[in-house]
Amino acid sequence: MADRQKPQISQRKSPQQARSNDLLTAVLQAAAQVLAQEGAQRFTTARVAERAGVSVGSLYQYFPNKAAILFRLQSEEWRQTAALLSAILRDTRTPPLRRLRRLTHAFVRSECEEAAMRIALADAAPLYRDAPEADEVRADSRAAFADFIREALPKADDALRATAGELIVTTLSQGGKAFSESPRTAQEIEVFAEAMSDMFCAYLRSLARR
Amino acid sequence: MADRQKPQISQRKSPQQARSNDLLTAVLQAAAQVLAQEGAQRFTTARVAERAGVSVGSLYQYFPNKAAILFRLQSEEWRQTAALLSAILRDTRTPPLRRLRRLTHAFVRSECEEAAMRIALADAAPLYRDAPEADEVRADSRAAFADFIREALPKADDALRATAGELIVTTLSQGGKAFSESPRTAQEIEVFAEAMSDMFCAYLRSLARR
Amino acid sequence: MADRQKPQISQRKSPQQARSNDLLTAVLQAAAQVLAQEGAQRFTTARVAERAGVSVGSLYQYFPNKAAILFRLQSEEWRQTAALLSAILRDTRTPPLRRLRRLTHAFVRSECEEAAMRIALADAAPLYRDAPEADEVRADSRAAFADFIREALPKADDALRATAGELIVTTLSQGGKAFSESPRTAQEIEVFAEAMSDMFCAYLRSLARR
Amino acid sequence: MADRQKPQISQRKSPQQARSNDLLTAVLQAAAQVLAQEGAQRFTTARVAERAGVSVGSLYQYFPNKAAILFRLQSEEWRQTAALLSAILRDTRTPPLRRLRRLTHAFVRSECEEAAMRIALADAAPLYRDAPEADEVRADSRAAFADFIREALPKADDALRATAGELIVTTLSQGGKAFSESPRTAQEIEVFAEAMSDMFCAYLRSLARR
DNA sequence: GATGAATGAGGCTTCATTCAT
DNA sequence: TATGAATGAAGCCTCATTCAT
Repeated sequence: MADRQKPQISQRKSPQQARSNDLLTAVLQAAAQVLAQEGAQRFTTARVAERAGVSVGSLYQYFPNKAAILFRLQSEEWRQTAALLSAILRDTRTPPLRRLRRLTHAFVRSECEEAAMRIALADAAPLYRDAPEADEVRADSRAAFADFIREALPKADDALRATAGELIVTTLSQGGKAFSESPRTAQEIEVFAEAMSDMFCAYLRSLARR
Repeated sequence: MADRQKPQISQRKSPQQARSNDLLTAVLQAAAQVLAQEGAQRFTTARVAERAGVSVGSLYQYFPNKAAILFRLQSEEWRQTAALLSAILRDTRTPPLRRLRRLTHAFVRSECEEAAMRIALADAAPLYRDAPEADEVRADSRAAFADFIREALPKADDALRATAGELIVTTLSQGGKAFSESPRTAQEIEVFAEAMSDMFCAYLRSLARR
Repeated sequence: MADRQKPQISQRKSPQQARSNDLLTAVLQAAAQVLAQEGAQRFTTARVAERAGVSVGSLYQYFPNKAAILFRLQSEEWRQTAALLSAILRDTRTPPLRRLRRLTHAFVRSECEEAAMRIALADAAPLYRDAPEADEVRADSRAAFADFIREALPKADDALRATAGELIVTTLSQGGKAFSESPRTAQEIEVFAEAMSDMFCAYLRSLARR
Repeated sequence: MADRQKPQISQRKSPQQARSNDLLTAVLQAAAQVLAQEGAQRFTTARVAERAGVSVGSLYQYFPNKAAILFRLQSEEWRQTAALLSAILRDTRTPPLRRLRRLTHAFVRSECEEAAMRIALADAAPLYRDAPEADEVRADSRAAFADFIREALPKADDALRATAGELIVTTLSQGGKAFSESPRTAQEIEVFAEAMSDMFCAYLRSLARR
């Protein structure tokens, strides 16, 4: 592997004033649009600044470099998804497998929204991927999912739980992403999510039976 | 969505002489090395040519553009994987679920080999992705897998088979890729592949029971 | 005929500040010099930028591509020539044929000035020729000449006027250009322009006599 | 003006064998086609060789460089045109002005044939223009035209004849070329040629009257 | 703070010409 | 003599980032 230097990627300043916050929002919205409409190749600071109605200089006052914008966009996605999933997972009134089913449907549906932007964001991943801050964002989801697995597999040992958890999370996120790369009808989405749910449930039941 | 133009990607000439063949091999090897060692960002025609000990001009005698080199590399991977998987899937002496288990292990192991290059190749996907030739390469694998599913789910209808097939293929390929993005020990690989196999088998058994 | 694509040729931004204006002027001057001294073949963006004491990047902030620089240079020439000719043609106090004589002399003389640059500009014509903006620049001259022909041939019908006008304009511009391709003394210029004037006057008189 | 080195442009060997001659013809035909169909920009030795069904190496055995091919093509055009014009000019049974009229029509018509190739050839002129051999080709036409002018203006002095001759030749060749750059109907061609003839005749008559 | 002009390294690709086979 | 693979200089253009105003 090459010695690619991990980019400094955290924000340069926290938006303390309303105005800064507006600017930051404007930039992020513009970035999302540029990404969705022009693709990762044509995602340039100049284009983002222009679309945001801001100068390049200003842009660099809130983000240390281009990668940081992308990373921030990705974090935002993660945060939204995490919130969505946490809410479902922590709804302990619903039986676990039922929750997993809901989760899967919700996630696949969510991936299929704004697919263009998400695909482009994935294409740009090499630019921001190695940011150490990435893990923090995912920590919350991981915890929620770990809780869920413990509930779904009460008798399994930790190693099995960890493996099953990693497998399901990976399958869900990667499978969902890959699925959403082609344009899909609402029905296709439901069919696919239902099948994935079936697979997860069959798997968890088989583990519970051990 | 941006209107990215599909690159012309087929080869410029087929190597008719031993010398040409050597050169082509040298270029592809160099390309793989550059990709693995420098990453997709730094994969440039100049670097590939230099590493291959060849002039840029020569490089362009065998490939119409940079994307074509990447596409060729990717095709090579697909071909190898396809051969591996076909061999396993078509071994009808082994029971279907046993074969699926073998397949999964073989695939995950294979993904973890040359991971650096494969990751970089995935990063570069935006450059060659839209090549129409891509489908041809995958056609064989698809057929083999369709046969397999028919055998594993003899009573299911075509729609169910199609859905299950898509789901398993997606899970396998995307999950395998994501898993191989971190460096893994042999044992981790076996554990993950075994879990994935369990999931697939549980799923197929549940479908057969319907 | 080949399907050469028409270049995008309009300017990228209009100079809003004095500094920008200076830069634009510097680039255009440099371009004219490079063209005159090095010829169309060696007219490269790098050379223009260097001669202008500017980076290539700056050059591309004012022109979308190389063709646009050439087109701009050509437009400048046209504008100057058009102004010169309009002034002469619209001087209705002078009798038409006398004006045509003046016009011819002025044009031939003007072509012989900066001949090197003009020749090189003509050589580079394939690069900018198909710009749709070109017609606009010439519209004014055409109108002025049409007025003149109407005055010189009051009894002729429109078809004849159109033909005579096209012929004279073509002869003047193409003949002038070809003549100026060799270095000429002031006397040679006068002799040639006088001969051409004689030809035009003889022609118009013969038409008026019909 | 820059010190562009005049290219060595004469042929490398005279085709002494039938085979060589065939090859030379094939190359020239191919060159004409490439020029007409692809334009001057895309006129490359590789393309010419391919179209001629010949290797680049062979091509360089008959022409010292690319410019030589173009020059040869241009010479061929000149030779044909010269033959056409000489035949008309030397037909002393026809009165001079009648001949000039014929000449003009013949020339304009001829320019409008193969216009695509001629335009491209003109575009490529910077590449071969400075060949010293060019004058030789035109010498014959000049002589024929000088004879003609002497006949048409028997009483004029040499200076006037020279000037009138240069003017008419320039007007005819440059005007014809410019006219043929747009696609023209047969009728447009006749109208333009007739107008040009009228102009020449009016001019020569006015000179004779002096 | 904000601006946006300026930078220039670096990317991709072409093509005239040579020369080993 | 014919071939055509190989060369590599040179061209055009982009874009992340800086910094004077």
